[in-house]
Amino acid sequence: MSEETRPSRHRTKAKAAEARREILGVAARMMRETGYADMSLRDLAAEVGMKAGSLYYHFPSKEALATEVMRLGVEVVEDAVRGELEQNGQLTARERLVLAMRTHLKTLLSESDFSSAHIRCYPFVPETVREELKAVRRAYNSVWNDIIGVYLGTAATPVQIRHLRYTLLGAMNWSLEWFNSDRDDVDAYVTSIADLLPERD
Amino acid sequence: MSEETRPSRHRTKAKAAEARREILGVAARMMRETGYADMSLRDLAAEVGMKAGSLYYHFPSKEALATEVMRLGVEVVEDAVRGELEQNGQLTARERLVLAMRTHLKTLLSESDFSSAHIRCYPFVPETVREELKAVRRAYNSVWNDIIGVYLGTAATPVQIRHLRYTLLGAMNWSLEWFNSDRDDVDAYVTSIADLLPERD
DNA sequence: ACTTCTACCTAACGGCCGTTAGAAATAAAT
DNA sequence: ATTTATTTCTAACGGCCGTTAGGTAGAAGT
Repeated sequence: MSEETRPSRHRTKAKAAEARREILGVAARMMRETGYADMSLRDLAAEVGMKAGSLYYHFPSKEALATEVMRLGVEVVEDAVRGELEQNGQLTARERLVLAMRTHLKTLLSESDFSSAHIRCYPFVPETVREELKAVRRAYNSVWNDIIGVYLGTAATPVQIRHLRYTLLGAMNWSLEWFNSDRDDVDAYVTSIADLLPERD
Repeated sequence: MSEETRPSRHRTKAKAAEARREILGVAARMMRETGYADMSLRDLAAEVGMKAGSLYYHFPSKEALATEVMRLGVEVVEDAVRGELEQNGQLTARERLVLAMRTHLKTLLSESDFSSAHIRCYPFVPETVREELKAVRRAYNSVWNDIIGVYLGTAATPVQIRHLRYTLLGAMNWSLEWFNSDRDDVDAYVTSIADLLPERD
């Protein structure tokens, strides 16, 4: 093997990429817990073993850091949902909808501070950040519009689809306010929401 | 009429009560829009024509002010819902549930910055504030437990009731994230949620 | 050995924060 | 008119904030 793992000079940013990931992870947790405004770069840096100024080697600003955290928050959920849907193309429209719900909720509640940070912080984050997230948010919304549209059938109006999407995403995302993994069970909650969705032909 | 409207000395706090109400109103709007941490007492005071220090004549701290805003947020919704339910005792259990939803949503979306401030800010407000709000929140939850319990019937388990409460409150409160009064209609959205609730006997 | 690049640190800048003590103004009571 | 109570202002306190400029240790490349 005469080739290195990467063709560029030095050993190329192995350390930086790891530090960047750690910063993002801690930032996601802090944003989720305390919110964007109350997340101090000094506290954040301390938790990853740095000084505040050093964060600027990895991110140009607090806003950019938060934007990346929240962008990853959409990405991880969307990847999970899309992946599950692709692996289960044979399901009925209703089953696909329930599968998407279970995947969305599982990712949100057990896996990722990023998505919960996104959901919780979005209303209070600077408008420039919200602006940069519009595209990814719209993309994820369209995933739901698609499966809900198929579930409701060809006679479904856009406003019907929108309303059901808001209802389901609201019922799921609101779980951030009450879900306690010691007491609650994701599958049980998904089932109880799914019971509200009638079988269709 | 030898008696004044109030028996105490002077004319007793007429001005202070009005100023207090105005402070609370502006604070509610600011909390709803920018969040608790980003609400500056200097900005708040400026909007009511005061200096920051003067607020401390009416409230002992920023936390106490926010607590009162959020407490009123529960009160206004609970009063509205309880009032509508008492005025309509003859309805079926399902109709009562839908009526409660419509009242909750109408109050939340068109009337009150206080309730939306509560819902939006609760996750990020200091723990002492959350502690002081626990009682009123539990009281309002019990309103929903009651009407949902009756709707689901005597065979309903507590966890069933809880899950349906979370689903409905989530579907409603999440509307803060998307509702646009120019485009959306409260009654239409309530109806589309209600369509998910089967008739029961 | 010498240079170059990486990843972090030090130290500070200006700015805004919640809060407080005490003075000043306004209004009411006597 | 004088006193008393109410409401607001002034001015500052200590503290934390995001950000930046310039320095530095050490590894990588030559």
